[in-house]
Amino acid sequence: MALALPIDAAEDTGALSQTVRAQLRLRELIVGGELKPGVRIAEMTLVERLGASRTPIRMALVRLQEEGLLDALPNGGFVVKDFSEGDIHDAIEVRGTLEGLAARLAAERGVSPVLLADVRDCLERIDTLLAQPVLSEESFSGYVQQNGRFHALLVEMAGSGLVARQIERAVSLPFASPNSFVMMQATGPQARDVLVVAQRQHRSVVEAIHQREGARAEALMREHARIAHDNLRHALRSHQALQHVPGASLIRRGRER
Amino acid sequence: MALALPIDAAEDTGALSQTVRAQLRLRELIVGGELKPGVRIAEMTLVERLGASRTPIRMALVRLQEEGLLDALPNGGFVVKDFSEGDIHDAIEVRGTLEGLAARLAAERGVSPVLLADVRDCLERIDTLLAQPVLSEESFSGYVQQNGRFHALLVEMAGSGLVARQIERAVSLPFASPNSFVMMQATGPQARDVLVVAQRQHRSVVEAIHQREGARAEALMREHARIAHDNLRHALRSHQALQHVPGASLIRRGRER
DNA sequence: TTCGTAGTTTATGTATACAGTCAGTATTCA
DNA sequence: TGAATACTGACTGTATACATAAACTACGAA
Repeated sequence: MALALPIDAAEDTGALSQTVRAQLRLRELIVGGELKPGVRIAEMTLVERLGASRTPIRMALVRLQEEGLLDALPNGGFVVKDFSEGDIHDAIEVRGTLEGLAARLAAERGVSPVLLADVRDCLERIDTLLAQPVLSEESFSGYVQQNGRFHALLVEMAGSGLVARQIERAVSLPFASPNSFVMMQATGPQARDVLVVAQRQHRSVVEAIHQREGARAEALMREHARIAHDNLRHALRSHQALQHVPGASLIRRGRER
Repeated sequence: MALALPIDAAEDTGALSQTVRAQLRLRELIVGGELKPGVRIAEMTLVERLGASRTPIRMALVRLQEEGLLDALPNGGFVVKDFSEGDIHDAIEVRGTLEGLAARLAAERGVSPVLLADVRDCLERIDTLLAQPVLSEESFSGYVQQNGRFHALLVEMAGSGLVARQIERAVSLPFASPNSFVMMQATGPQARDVLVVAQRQHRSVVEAIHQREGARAEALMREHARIAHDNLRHALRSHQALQHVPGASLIRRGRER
């Protein structure tokens, strides 16, 4: 039996290089809201704050800039970006479009039986989790995990490193990831219903891919991503829900644009 | 009187920082084929070759890695990536998909009259260039310029910084850009016909956007990108044509994948 | 009181020094 | 003669020193 070790890489920072450590730590600071949008980030501040020298910190800053979390200032230094509601809307649309492309490619090119079996296993696990009429905290985080697995498998099914890379980039923004607005509604009573609908879409997409129905798979995957739009709107209306969204501090309220 | 100085940034490397200069120079070396795919790039080699110290060169290497031209090796160092025919196919498909998204967003959200006027000016210039039955070298490079302008304007019409950023990334690979396979066929007699077809699609897309026909605009833009597929196939068959494709040395021939 | 200028201070861009590690080669032993 | 181990060399990751440019402040003059 093949045993895959799910190593929790986020915890073990001891073995990593200073650069990677600084990068992870910096992202935490940004997403966690400790570094607020609009204020200039000085390298020297980070040097004492992260305990690394300027070189790896500059490296991390550049990487986070490429990732889209930071903007470079004309005369040196960086600021944390902020994102309007429209920006987040667009980010979700981009993800949906690219995941739609992935689904279409998977359908058109075909998927290996072993991958297909993996996805079906994933779907059945979600079904099992959703079987209960009311979701426990535990089954909810189980959903989040399997949901992430589903989207990862979808990318893999597309069989294109380039598409995978591009999707990775689109998802790197904290609120653009498939799971970003899921945790938010853990408490709501209608939480299960949203997941049931989403799971239905999961099933339909896989079916479409299996039947080699590219256009259908693409359309379904796009629509699937649009669930996040509703969640976004809901989150912006409820301050309490917003607490549970990672990177909520990056969302610019007030005047649009 | 306010005097704007139109500095040609591409030529004047004297005023740029070492980092940017190294980045541009390094990309030239890669796309130009002087640094071949698969061979490890040593920092020290670049230090003497580019005349900058290690720090800005490391910076440039990281940026080009994020750009997708380099792969980081596990134990330090980088290699130039190579791309299979399938990879390039996918890159074109990704660009088409994202440009399709941009066209749809532009149609759905509407475009400012001044932007629309810009695009129409662009279209008319292309029409003028294509009016002659046989294209001169000059009018050909004029087409390349206006074609680039058209695609830039399309992105602008979408009115989304996030979409723009994502498209920018998709296009950063040398053979994924809208103009990459255009220059190639400058010599061919049927070159003009290809451009006429492309221009027809340009017009149709703009019309669809103006009429707020999102789905049509998207489909047209996707199909427009697929012209590059034909060009790619043609280029791979003709060694002579391949000479004119920037970054041709990055294309991996022989066994697929 | 306000504006302008000059000086000082700080932060970034760049260069370089240092240490650790990986690879390659040579030597020795079986 | 072959294999294994040790040594040497080089290159990366990291730290830090230096120079330049920008920003802020203080002082003076209008």
